[in-house]
Amino acid sequence: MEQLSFFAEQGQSPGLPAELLEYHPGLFGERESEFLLQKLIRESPWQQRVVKMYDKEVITPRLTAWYADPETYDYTSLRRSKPNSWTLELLLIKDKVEAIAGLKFNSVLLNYYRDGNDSVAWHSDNEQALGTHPVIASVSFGQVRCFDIRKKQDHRQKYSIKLESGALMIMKGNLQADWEHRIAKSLRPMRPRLNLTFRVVM
DNA sequence: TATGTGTCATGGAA
DNA sequence: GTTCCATGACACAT
Repeated sequence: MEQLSFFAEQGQSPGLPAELLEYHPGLFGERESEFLLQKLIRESPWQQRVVKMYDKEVITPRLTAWYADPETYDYTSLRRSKPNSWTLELLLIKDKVEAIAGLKFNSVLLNYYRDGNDSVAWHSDNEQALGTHPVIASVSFGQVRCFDIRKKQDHRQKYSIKLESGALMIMKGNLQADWEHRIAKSLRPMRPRLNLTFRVVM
């Protein structure tokens, strides 16, 4: 598969520590992925968050929706509004992801990248409520986008992973502590992409 | 963590 | 072979 050049042989990139990232393409089939993409886009309670950057207020270039178990989260530390209740589709996806990841998640953040102009800038998932070395499972539906990672201490250490529709990526180890990641904007025409990041929130 | 701007490297076109 | 310009990668300021 052409998009797997990064993980050409064993499903892992040369040079990228395997203990930071797992990539599982095809967890969901093409049809199923397309169906879930459309349904989730249509039925999720999307929000577009506003962040303060210095003296300006800027709207984030993507839409989000946040779901979690009702009791087990601390949403104030995640600076999010009260989470939504799990839907049937999300629970089915969660089950499948948990079977591969080998642990149970209690929340999911959906990110909706409407086109190539939607993005996330370099950051780490550093929230206190996630712990220092969280395992975060990321499911992609729709448009293939590049997931870039770079080492905080040395930006020359940099990798790019093409996330396919239906693929599962698991971030773990020191990835959040020592690395940053992003989804860059693209001038190429881009269809919608949906990203589901399953987390364990204390 | 968003965006605009300036600098520099690259590569194809002229 | 040389020049020009579009594109993209960064760094940095805000």
